[in-house]
Amino acid sequence: MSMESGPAGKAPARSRRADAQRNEQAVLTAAAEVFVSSGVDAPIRRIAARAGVGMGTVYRHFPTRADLVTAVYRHQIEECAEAGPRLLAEAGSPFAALRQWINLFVDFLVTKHGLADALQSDSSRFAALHTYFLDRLLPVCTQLLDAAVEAGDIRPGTQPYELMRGIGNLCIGRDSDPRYDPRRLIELLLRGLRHPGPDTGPGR
Amino acid sequence: MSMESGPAGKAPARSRRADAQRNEQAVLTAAAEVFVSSGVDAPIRRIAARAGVGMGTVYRHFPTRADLVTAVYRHQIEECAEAGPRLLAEAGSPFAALRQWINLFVDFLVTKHGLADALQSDSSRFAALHTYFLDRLLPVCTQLLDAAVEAGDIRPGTQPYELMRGIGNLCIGRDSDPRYDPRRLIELLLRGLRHPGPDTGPGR
DNA sequence: GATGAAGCGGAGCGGCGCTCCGATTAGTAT
DNA sequence: ATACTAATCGGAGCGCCGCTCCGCTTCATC
Repeated sequence: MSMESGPAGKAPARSRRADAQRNEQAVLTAAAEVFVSSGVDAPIRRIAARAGVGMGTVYRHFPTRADLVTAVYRHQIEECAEAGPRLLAEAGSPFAALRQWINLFVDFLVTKHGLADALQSDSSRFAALHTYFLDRLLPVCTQLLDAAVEAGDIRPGTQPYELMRGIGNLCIGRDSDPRYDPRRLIELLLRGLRHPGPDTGPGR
Repeated sequence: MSMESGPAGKAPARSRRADAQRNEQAVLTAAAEVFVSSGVDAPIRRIAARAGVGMGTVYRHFPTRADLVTAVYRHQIEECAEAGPRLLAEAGSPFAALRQWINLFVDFLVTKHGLADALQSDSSRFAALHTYFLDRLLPVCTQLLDAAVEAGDIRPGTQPYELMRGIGNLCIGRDSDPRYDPRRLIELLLRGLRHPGPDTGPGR
């Protein structure tokens, strides 16, 4: 027993009791595993069982399912958010940065079973998840979009929120259907965003 | 009373008993009403109650939820399918026809609560619905797309299935969010589809 | 050790999809 | 009109789920 409990320790130790912290971690680990195998819609009972705790414990640490999902993927969302400014500095053009960032975002969504579905579907149960994604990523997307507009790469008028939501929507239900690859459609969207000159051309 | 039961009658009378036909109609009507107010995910119990029949009756006439949804919207799907060739003949260009057809499709999806969600979301429960839409509308979309490619309006290489699915996805979750209008994104997609010339331009 | 509270766990409630089978007809033959 | 039979009906029942609530356990402290 070293002095892990002391307030002078380096860890903030926001939680008080040791078993509570252990359990929270166990739930997080179990949830990550279950999400991979059964999607983010997996029954809470199953996650609790896998973590070796009761359902009450899961609900205490993560009152809503969105809280659990958020906690599991927080690192990756954070990475994605931080990649925005970096890409803007590194990439050859704001448009290239936007495209690469969107690719990152899509890769993230596509590799998590049902994450995109959960993000958009019914507004009630996952509202907090939706909110968290938006809080963290919408400013990044806005920055990239504005930069691309200012550079003349794309035409103005596109709402960042609408774009992000559209991208999220396009990533829905990709599982196990080789005929559907959201990336191709998103590439098409980006083409539509580009500035072709003063005029759209005759649409009819 | 009269000889409506005779097999020599003109009506094919595919169903045998009169009450069965009445009940089927009652369920259809009730389902249409409930879908409007509560979306296509509404509990079967509620639909049965509204129709004044037992759940068994609903399930007998429409074994899966998809069958019920399909039956309710069959007319409109049919109309949409028939509009394809007509637009191709009437519109100024194949591309214009494609755009107008897509607008029809989007209007249809957007005005039914949760229809787009059901179409795409989890593959299991609504598989038959997905299939029906595809059987009926994919050939139409393919025809329009091919015509537009042949006319040089759009670039080749786009898969009709992917396009339809993308459009369906973009229509998901539009309910009560004024910030999101799938039509704007679909317009962007169409722009991306257009033939700008030999080259995409340097997007990197 | 004693003690108080923080934390735990699962029984229980309401809701849902779907099935199954005894009760109820509609239609027919007499 | 009556009897008969098979088609049809209806809802009780089962399993699964989300979520809550509260008596019991265990940790941290004194």
